[in-house]
Amino acid sequence: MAGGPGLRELKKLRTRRTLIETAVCLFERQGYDETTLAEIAAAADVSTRTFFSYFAGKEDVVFFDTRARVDGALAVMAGRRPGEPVAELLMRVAAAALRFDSEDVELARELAPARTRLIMSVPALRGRALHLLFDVQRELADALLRAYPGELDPVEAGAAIGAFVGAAKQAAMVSRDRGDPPDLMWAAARRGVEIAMYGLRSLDPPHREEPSTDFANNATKA
Amino acid sequence: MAGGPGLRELKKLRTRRTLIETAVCLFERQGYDETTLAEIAAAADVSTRTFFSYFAGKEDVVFFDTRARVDGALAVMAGRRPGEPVAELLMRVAAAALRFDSEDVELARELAPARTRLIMSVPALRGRALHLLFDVQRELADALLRAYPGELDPVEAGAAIGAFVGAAKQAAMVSRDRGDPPDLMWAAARRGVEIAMYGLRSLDPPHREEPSTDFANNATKA
DNA sequence: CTCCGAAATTGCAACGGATGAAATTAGTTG
DNA sequence: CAACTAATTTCATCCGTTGCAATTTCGGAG
Repeated sequence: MAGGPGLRELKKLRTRRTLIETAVCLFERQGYDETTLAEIAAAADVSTRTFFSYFAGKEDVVFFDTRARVDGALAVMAGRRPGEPVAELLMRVAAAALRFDSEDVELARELAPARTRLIMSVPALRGRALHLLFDVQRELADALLRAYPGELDPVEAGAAIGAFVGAAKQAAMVSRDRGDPPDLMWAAARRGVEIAMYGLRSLDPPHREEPSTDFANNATKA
Repeated sequence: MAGGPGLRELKKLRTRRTLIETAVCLFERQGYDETTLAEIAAAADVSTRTFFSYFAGKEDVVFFDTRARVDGALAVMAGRRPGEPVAELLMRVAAAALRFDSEDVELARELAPARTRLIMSVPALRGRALHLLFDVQRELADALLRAYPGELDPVEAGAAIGAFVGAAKQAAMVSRDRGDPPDLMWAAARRGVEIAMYGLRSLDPPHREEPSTDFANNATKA
């Protein structure tokens, strides 16, 4: 034993990738709703039933590397540096989640644009994404709490994660809705994070204090 | 004409309510997945097909008054008082959405506890709720932008809504997950809003400035 | 009251996604 | 090669959802 990965697992890995690739490709070409599982399975040379031994449902094939990405983010959270402020740690976590490289790197990079388009435009996939993000936020809140033992209240940890993620997500969404290119979307997300950091108060004209932009700049090169 | 609502519409309203009531009741009694549309329809004395002329799908019957609530919140947003800070307006909007009374008041009050339990525990319903909330946030961001013409950037408006809603939602969720009763959940949501107002910075020990709690108190009696 | 047109309801058929169980195939091990 | 195990397939079935045609029900005009 221990000779190698074994033909069995290699084959499984191969069909898994084929399944992902053909599925996303078909979704992109002829639409999500217009693509049946039978088609995908046929194109990947497996039976329809087999699809469900690789993915829990039609939607899940699009989120093939989500679990790994989240685990990466959680690991960063666990490695909080002593004395590090909540805000900084969260920025490092966000950066890690974005730059993440799993075992499916090539696949992820290859399908990234199509995947984004699909998630944004197909209601079912958007719904699934929101649901996943929701669960992730719970995990992140838990991890944040563990990263600051005794220093943070559970409710505060949850609120922090909620404000952080919520602001970034919604800001990016607004940007996307008005047709901004990807780099402007990232800028919007950073602005969202900034607002979460300094609070909604900072938006009110009476005491509109211009926050230092150091933070946003640091974030990009982190 | 103009004599009354007409028998036709009365009947429609009646079956609509029956449908909602029996559906939620059955979901609660025997579980969401274990309840078929055929059962619901039979219990409400209509054909299965008719269900779909009242609701778009099985999940939607649970969110029967969402649209009305959202419209109420948007109306409050449109009635921004001159000079009113963003933070205050958002608090008024939140209060309005919660205290909202539609034409289905009785129904809503009667089913409120069951509905909350269902949405929290059934994945399909939780997903639908998140999706609805997402769409609502877009509308709120739009409305907020219109309420402060020329004073607010679209991205900032989105971020504000995202941080506000995200913090409140997640804080309440944490509270719920540890078994808090409803009144403590509301307190958690208020704490979440507070954190969104004053920013995540306020959580960091170095310069942990205790924010005045006036705002949270004002919110409850607004 | 009667009849007509519109609107709501129904029954029917079909499709796609999802699941369970038994049968079959293919890889691994001795 | 032979037995053992895991993966795949086949088959049957359930449920949500949709389109379409037939039918019932209500409202109003004469």
